Amino acid sequence: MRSAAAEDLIFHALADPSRRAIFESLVRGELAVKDLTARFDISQPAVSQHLATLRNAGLVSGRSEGRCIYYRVEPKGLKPLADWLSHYRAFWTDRLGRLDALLEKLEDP
Amino acid sequence: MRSAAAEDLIFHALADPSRRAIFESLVRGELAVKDLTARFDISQPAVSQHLATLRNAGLVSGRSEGRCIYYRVEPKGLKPLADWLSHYRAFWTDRLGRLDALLEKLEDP
DNA sequence: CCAAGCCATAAGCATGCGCTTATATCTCAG
DNA sequence: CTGAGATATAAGCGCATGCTTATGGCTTGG
Repeated sequence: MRSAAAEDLIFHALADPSRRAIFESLVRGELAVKDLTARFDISQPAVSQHLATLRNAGLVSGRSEGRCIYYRVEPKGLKPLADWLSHYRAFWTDRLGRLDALLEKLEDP
Repeated sequence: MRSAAAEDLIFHALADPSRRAIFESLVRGELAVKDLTARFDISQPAVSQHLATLRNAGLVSGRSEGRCIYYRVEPKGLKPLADWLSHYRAFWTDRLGRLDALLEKLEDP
């Protein structure tokens, strides 16, 4: 009926350890597919498929330059996850203020 | 050598929409397995299996009372997820700051 | 004591997922 | 133009996953 929510795609994308590792690698800066293929012991198509899943979830984006495609983390990609998590702020106590401040900054452009 | 076992279990547990719905139902208060079985159109064993996954991830806990077992959200269960998310706080603020600067530059030449 | 309610586990089944190899596309070097 | 590098897509293969029905262990009401 209703199309899959952003939370579905994001949780599913981050549920896989390889995909989370790729995402965390991209946090430090842009990387081409060949770079990711070199540092993870999986084949290049596997990397491309993981990147497609992450991109479909809005977590990363690709920039084509010559023969290479450089991927980077999408800054607002984790916002739905932060929103979902903030809904349960009554259940934890620490780091809450900083997270709330961040959420407000994200919501108020 | 950072152990990512907790994140694995939590992301995997919350990746399934049924499990997330069960978790969100328990946020409002304790519910027995029979209550969850009544409100979701899946069988009772399916509910129990989802609860086992959530419990194994540290997200919920069960309290036995008579013939029923009441489940509730574990307050500190989402902390690893919040920690993982807050790890990118610097990245977010930095990127968004640069994005804001770029937007201002575009709007006000 | 006993029948019934509540729950967890087991077994089976269909589907999804992550990985592989093979191949097509696109770009640049020569 | 030709060949090589970089990437995406396709097809296939195990394996995990989510669901079902069936069953057994507890607990309580009568």
